[in-house]
Amino acid sequence: MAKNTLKKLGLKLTPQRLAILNLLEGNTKHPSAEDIYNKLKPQYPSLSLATVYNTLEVLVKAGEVHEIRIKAGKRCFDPNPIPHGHFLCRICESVFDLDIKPLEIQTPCSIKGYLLENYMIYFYGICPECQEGDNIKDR
Amino acid sequence: MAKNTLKKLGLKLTPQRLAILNLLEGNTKHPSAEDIYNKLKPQYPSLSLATVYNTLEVLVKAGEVHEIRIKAGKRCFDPNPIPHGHFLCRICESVFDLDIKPLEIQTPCSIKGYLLENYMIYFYGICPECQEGDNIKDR
DNA sequence: TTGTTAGATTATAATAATTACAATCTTGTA
DNA sequence: TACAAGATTGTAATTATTATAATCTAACAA
Ligand SMILES: [Mn+2]
Ligand SMILES: [Mn+2]
Ligand SMILES: [Zn+2]
Ligand SMILES: [Zn+2]
Repeated sequence: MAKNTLKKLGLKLTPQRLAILNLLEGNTKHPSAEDIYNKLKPQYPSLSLATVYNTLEVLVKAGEVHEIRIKAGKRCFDPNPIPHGHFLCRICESVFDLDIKPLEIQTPCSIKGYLLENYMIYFYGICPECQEGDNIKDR
Repeated sequence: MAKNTLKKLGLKLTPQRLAILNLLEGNTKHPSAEDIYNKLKPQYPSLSLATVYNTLEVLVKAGEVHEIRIKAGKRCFDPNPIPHGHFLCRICESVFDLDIKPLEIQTPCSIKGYLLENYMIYFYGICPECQEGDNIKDR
């Protein structure tokens, strides 16, 4: 629940933060900062894109939200704390969850002197919907 | 050899492209477009950053170079065609190769209807050098 | 060689995502 | 209710990247 998340992190309870957290809760769409802004703007006309970025930054730093870097130049955000893979469709550009068995690696751990704190697996290809009909394109 | 790569791809042999390819050959530093530009500018004063981007684009499209999206907002490039993992140190921000046994997945393949053409694994943490002394910082 | 031309390079402008800033506002607490 | 720390906002600045149009040159044939 959004309210508890903010309290746990020692953050002030503001309507903007609650709205952002509520929008993210259970959301598997992997929205960008601008997606979130556009979704909330109608209900919160005073909302600023800067606030969306600020809020996402504290949530990511706190580990409440993960930053997905699957597409160039644009981050997207994921509230799902359970480790899972991500898939970017090169046709529709959507990002999907892909429940691939995670690596046999547990984090944190140390491999060849590198301290691994986290990892991400990104897959690229074509999603089921975009494979229908004549959508399939050569690379 | 850079010359052969260009011929194979049906591209004109220009000093700029040869310089970029030579700089990349065997390079494990994962340079950004700007890194490449800055490295070559002294020897090729007329070189334009646009040319670096253009060249990288054709090389990536041809599969000769891989685009690494391990850090937000800035791509870096890798001429190594052998699948391998990448590690970003959160202290020095360097990207290292990490020879982790790849997934049991072979690409292309299809999982749950998703056509997987490619995948990347990114690790985050602290590199060996940055773990020395008092460099270790809490997250 | 030389001429031709498709394609490459360049400088620069434009765009897109993100961050910085400073003024104003609000939450949490006394 | 009054205050102060922190949050929000609008806007400017920054950064990475892409687009554009003029100029240049590698490749090829005469
Ligand atoms: Mn996800
Ligand atoms: Mn590499
Ligand atoms: Zn798709
Ligand atoms: Zn380091």
